[in-house]
Amino acid sequence: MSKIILHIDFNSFFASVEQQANPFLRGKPIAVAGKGGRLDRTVITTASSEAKKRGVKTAMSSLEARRICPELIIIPGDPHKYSEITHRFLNILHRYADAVEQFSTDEAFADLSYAAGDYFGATMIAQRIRSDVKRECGAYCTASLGIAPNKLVAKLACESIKPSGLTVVRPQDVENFVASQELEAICGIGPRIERRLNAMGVSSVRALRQIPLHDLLDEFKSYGYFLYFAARGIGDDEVSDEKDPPKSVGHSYTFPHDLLTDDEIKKNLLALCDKVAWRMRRDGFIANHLSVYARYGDFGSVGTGKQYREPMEDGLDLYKNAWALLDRMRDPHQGIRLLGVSASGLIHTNMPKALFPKQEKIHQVLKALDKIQDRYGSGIWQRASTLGTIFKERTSGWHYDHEV
DNA sequence: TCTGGGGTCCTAGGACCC
DNA sequence: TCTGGGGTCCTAGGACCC
Repeated sequence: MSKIILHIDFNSFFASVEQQANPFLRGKPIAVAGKGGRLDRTVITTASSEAKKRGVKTAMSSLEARRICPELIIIPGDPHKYSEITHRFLNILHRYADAVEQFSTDEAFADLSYAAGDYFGATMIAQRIRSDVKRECGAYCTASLGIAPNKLVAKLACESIKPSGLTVVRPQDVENFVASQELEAICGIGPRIERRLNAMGVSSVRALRQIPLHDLLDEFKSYGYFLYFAARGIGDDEVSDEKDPPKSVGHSYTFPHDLLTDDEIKKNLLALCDKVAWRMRRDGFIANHLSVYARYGDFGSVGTGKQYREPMEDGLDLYKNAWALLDRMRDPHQGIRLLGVSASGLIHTNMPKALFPKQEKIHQVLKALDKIQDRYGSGIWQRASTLGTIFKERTSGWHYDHEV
């Protein structure tokens, strides 16, 4: 008995939420970008439908976007605002579905097998979901929906009519529907895989179906299985209600200008580590692995990681190790455009106290600072040693009243 | 793809163990 | 000191997603 899976995907999510929140932005070409502030150093995260019509695309540099659409309004992203809407639409799905799985900030899967009974029932539910979304998330937050026997095809269906479509692919239609799709439409076929498929003479899903499994395994190793089944619309239909604990927590930042001195680099690295540590503490994690990444002014990059015996908890712990890693691998003659720090090997800890009694005091101080930060945003306190750092954004942004 | 920021998973190869 | 085979841990790096 095949399942009935729904996929929901919001249209221009970040931009729509901004237009919902601010009537001035409605009907205008707007785009959400990073927080760097300099157009040549940020890219467009999301373009509103008005901006898309003018050619503005995701991942385009903000400078380029402004060039092709001079009246484009570029807004710094505000994750708090978006996750509020995410929360609302997940709640709506939970009302109707047996299980709901969040896929990203603006996408989710829902298992309707039991609740809907059949595809007709599922269509009815999808329409109710859509009207609930309109009412509870706002008229500007519109979504596309897809219904199919598994997640792969449901997502494909969802994407096939944008914006604001509802596409139903019944089990008997799966093969034809999938065969009619572009290779790149399949979630799991990116530019590299597509290029390699092209090199094999494959430029459509239909053509992919003609390739014997052993040829795909030769070229793609075990990923060949995925490609073979995906081309036939066979995919995972488990919608897992349980959210997996995070595997890593990281932050990276592109600086308004390249960092040249050790002093600048250290201060910014510490600020990043504090940010990572703050999230780890908030979610109750310590970490025993750390990765550091640097991108130079010329876009060359280096990265490394290391596992540690002593788990890290404090930003200063992270920083000491991060600096040691960075200092060892970096080319001191190159300016640094981007720094990234990621903690993994996460261990959940319910321990209310620090691991070592000696650290108890500092732990208490950090907890207190975290409380302040939870309330006022991530830029509200700063180590004295990072004063004068370039990287000191405030995650809650410019529009909150309590910002000083 | 003149290239941000948040993640995930997989594989290869070396070190080390029995 | 040489040789096997199996297993695990670790790092590096590539590919994908939004």
